[in-house]
This record gives sequence, structure tokens and C-alpha cells, in this order.
Amino acid sequence: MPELPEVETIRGKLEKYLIGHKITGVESHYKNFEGQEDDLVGGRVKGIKRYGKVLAIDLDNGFSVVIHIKLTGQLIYRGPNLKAAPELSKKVIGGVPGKHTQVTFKLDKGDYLYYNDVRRFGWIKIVKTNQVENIPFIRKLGPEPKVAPGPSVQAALTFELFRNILSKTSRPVKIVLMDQEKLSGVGNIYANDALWLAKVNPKTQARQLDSEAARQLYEAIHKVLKEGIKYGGSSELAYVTPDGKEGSYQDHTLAYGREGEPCERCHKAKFVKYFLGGRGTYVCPACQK
DNA sequence: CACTTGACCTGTCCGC
DNA sequence: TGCGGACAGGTCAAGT
Repeated sequence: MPELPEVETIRGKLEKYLIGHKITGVESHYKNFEGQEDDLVGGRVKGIKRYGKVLAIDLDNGFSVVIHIKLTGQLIYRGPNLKAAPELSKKVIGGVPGKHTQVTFKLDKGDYLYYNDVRRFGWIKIVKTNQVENIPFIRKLGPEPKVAPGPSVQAALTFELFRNILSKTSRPVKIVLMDQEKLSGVGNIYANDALWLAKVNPKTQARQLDSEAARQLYEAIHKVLKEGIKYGGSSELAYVTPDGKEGSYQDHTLAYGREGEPCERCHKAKFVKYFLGGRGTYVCPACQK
């Protein structure tokens, strides 16, 4: 769920709601929070960047808030910028502020940005803006598929790079797609869908893919990520946008979650599910040879 | 080095 | 209605 399309959707909304706003206070009791809350106070939001699945909120005082929401992190904006404050999705368990609010960012003009995280896997770091790209996790990220016009900072995943990445390993191609150090942004849902769209078996050794299969897969990755963005992300689990709404990609998945359903493309088989690398993997046995 | 399993956490859903 | 157990995606650490 929080893969590139979800994080990009959040990025766009934060840009809309937060730019120009000053942080007037930060309250955190979160175990995965690193850095000095006070470094943010007085800074104004000047931009929101994305590195793969990671967000960076840049302030005009030289500091940034870097956030990885992992599985259940939620960034919820509340305040007058929301014309009519929409009802919060019930996926915002406990509401805001609430039982699962880990960090509260108080902004000027009566605004708040809340970080909720039920399972507390996500992390937040306060660092100087010029040090964001030195955070080890971000430094190690591979190039990402360019599917959004927005200012992601990651290098583009060209077809040349993609072929090169595949050629260097015999790991199953699905595992490679989800390896953020090889390419960034793709997680389990979109990996499943891209493989189905490209008619590639997830277990295929990456280096066994010929140029044509690699091309199909390369294009499929871009296509499914764009679809994800178009539908505002997948709210299968805990994902919601900063205005508290759900995305709808979960209603448009190609293969993910479709165990037992007929394959609408070949009509020859039903989707089966198995585990690959510990992750739910959905394939049509007839068209993903 | 490649690959697998367990850990991190809690809510939801499923079966009895 | 209650309860135990499996399961969920993202990443890291430890084990084989």
C-alpha cells in the first residue's frame, strides 16, 4: 500500500496544504523519532520532496522533516485550508489527535499536521536539509520509475539501467522489483500487477528475462504506477490521504488480491496465491509462464 | 554472497 | 458473543 503512488499522492496534498505555513510547535513521544523538535519551530514549509517511498518536508530555516510511513503511517492535515473539513476515513483509527497519534506538528493559522501510526513501524527524522540525501536509507535507494510530474529527487530508471539491474542477479524478478536498493518505489501490490500485465512469472530469474520481456515489464511498471496515482493510491489497509480520504486503486488491481478469480485476459485460469520471499504473490498460471 | 526466517506492532477477519 | 490464530505490506537483522 504505501508504495510510490500512495506516497506521491500524499506529497501532492501536503504541497497543497502546507506550503507557506509556519511550524509553531512539535510534540512527539514517538520511539522512531530522531532529532530535535525545536529545530523545526519558526520554520516555514517551502517544499515537499519524495525519494522513492520517503517524504521530505523542507523548511526555510535549513531543516527538513523526513518521513517513512512504512505500512500504517498516516499524515493527516486539519485546519482552515480544508474548505469544508471532510469526514475522516474510519481507517484513521482513533481519529486525530487520538490513541495512535505519535507526533503532532502545530502550524500557524490554527492548522495541525498529525502523524498517526497504528503499528509504529514508520520513522521520522529531523535533519538539516542539505543532509537529507546523506541519510543512509535514502543514499542507498536505486533509481525510480518516472511516473509523476512532481519533484521527486531520485534519478530516473531508464530502460538501460533496468536491463542492467536485471542482468546482474539470478534472484526472482519479483524480489528484485521490490528491492529499494535496486529500484525505488515499487512494493508488493504494484509488483504483482506489473508482472501480470507484462505476462512475466514472478519466479523467473531476473537475468533470464530477454530484452523483449524486460521491455514489457519496464513499461508495465510505469503503467501500473501511473494507474495507482490516477486512483489516489490503494487503501487496502491503512493508507489515507492528508485530508483523511481513501484512495481507490484497491478496486482496480490487476492481480493483487484476486486469488480464486478468473483471469480476465486469457479466460483460461484463475489467479492463484503463493508466498515468494515471504510476500503474497498472485499470478495467472496460464498467462504468466 | 544469496537467500530465508523472524522481528518490529496492532487491528481485522475467519473459523470454531 | 468470545477467543485464538493467521495475516497484512516495508524494512532490518540474524541465521543458514
